[in-house]
Parts: sequence; structure tokens; C-alpha cells
Amino acid sequence: MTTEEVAQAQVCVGRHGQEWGSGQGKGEEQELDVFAQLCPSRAMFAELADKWSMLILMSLAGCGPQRFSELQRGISGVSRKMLTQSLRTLERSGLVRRTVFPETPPRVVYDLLPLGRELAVLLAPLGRWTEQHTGQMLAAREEFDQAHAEG
Amino acid sequence: MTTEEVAQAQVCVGRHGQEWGSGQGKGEEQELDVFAQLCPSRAMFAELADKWSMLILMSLAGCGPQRFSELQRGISGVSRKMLTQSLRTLERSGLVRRTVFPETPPRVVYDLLPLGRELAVLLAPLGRWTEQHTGQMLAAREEFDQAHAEG
DNA sequence: CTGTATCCGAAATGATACTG
DNA sequence: CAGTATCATTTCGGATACAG
Repeated sequence: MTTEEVAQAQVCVGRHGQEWGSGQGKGEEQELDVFAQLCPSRAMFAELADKWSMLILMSLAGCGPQRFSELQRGISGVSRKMLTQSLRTLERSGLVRRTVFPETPPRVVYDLLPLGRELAVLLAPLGRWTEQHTGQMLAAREEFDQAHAEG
Repeated sequence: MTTEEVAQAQVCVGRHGQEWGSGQGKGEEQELDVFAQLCPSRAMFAELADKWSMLILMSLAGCGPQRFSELQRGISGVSRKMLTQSLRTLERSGLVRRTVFPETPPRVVYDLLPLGRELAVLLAPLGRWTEQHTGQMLAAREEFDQAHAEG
């Protein structure tokens, strides 16, 4: 069986598709599964699979520690509200550190904690891939739209 | 300068933070930038940085071609509406192929196109990472919440 | 089975004003 | 500067009914 065939196999491995919470006996640690609605990892995934969260992590990874206003400028289109909210979530989950310098006017710097840096390493290729293949995807759209426009 | 220092550098590379659309002269192709609000790649990124889209691609990559109902069962919690909608978007962008078998009852199978497979390769580690670090992130939350609960 | 169409409440987000 | 609070609006998403 080739690697390709394995990828195409009809049989799912792991708990994919099963109910989470209906796990093994007592004492047994149930495997986490992002595909399971009730699994805690699904909630975490939903939080991370977010436009702003990902862009923030990518920006911090690519440009190093930044203050609030720098982040807002770097990620154009994000509102103060969304930026604050996303940063808080990331901070709460231990991915980002918030440091306040008690000056006037106040300066607040955000940077990645080890956990956030790990994740950012996986996110960076995603951003690059998107930029490099946006052309193809837009072309595919035009084709699709044309083929489905009363074709 | 070490790799670590480069990652921490305060200087952004590329167009990060600049306005997209204010590019070079005529004939010049402007670089795409997911950080730019008006860049087409940002819109594509927003579409891909979506819970359902990512889970669909991950499921198709991990379990191979699946019919509509299989996908819905595998990704627990997704409604018909959201599944249809996300699949259409992925199909339209050339990531997923939809094949209808004109039987009764009808059978519709979805599988990854080369473009989608490329992306799925980058997504898989993200899912695994989330499952493996959900524990740490939940722990960080408790700590954060406790420290901020009238601390 | 695999959708589509519609309605409707919930949640996300933007705009604005205000604060330390 | 770096938020918070509030309100208005939009969008999302689930439920339901219906169709090929």
C-alpha cells in the first residue's frame, strides 16, 4: 500500500466520528478529537481557527513583540474591539504574554509564549500558501461561477 | 544574528502593514499580503481560516473521499446548511471536487483536488497540535481566570 | 440521500463615546 | 496609548419544511 493509497483509504483511524464522552472505563484518559463536537479540543480548535487569532500569532511570530497600536496597524482592518478580544483569548490560553509598562501614556507590549510560538510555526506556512495560491483559487472561482451561471 | 533573534526582530519584512492597492507602477504585479485588508489573499485567508472549512479538508485528507452524510457524521455538530455552504465554497475555489452518482437515492462524493490536498497537508499538524496541547491551554485558562477573579 | 428555501433568534462585529 | 462600555447592525447558524 502506497502513501497515497493510505491517504485515500476509506477507513478512518482514531475516534473520528464517534461520540466524545462515551469513552473507556474509569481512570482511562480519553483521546482528544477535534472532530468530536463535545471534545474540549474542538472548542480550542474553533478558537484558534479564527481569522484574527491566526493573523495575530503570525504577526507576532514574523515581526516580534509589538504594542497594541503596532498590531492594529500591521493587521489592517482589525478593530480595537476585535483585537483586544482576540488578544485576551490568546493570553488566557497561555499563547501570548501581555506586558504593561506603567508610563504615560501607557505602553503595552505583546509577545509570544513558547506555546504560541509553537503554534505560530505551523501557521506561517498557511499564510504563505494562501498568498501563493490565491491566484489559482480566484481563477477556479471564475471558472466555477461561469460554469454555473445558467450554463 | 541567530534564528531566534531574527524571529524576534522588530523590523517587519514584506508589505506587512502597508496599504494594499497603493502598489508599484503599471504592469507591475503587486505581492499578495494576508495582512492587508484590501488584498484578495486576505479574503481567501478569511475563508480558509474557518472552523468548518478546515475540518472538512482535514477529514477528506485523513479519511479519503466521503459522501455528504459521511462527512456530516465524521464532523459532529455541523449542520446540513453549514456543511453544504462550506463544501460549495471549497468546491468553488478549486480545493474540493463534487461528484454526483445519478442513482436513487442519489449519492454524492467529495474528494480533494491537488490544491486542497496541498492545503490539507498544512492543516493536519494544526489539528494534531490542538489535540496535544488542549490540556496545557485549559490549564493556562484556569490559572488566568483565577488570577483575574478579584485577585 | 442530498440538497434548497425560508424564517428567526443568537452571536459577532462596527461605530461611537468615554476612561485611566 | 490602550483600552472599556454601550448601542446599532449585520451576519451566522439552527430549525423546519419542502424538492429532485
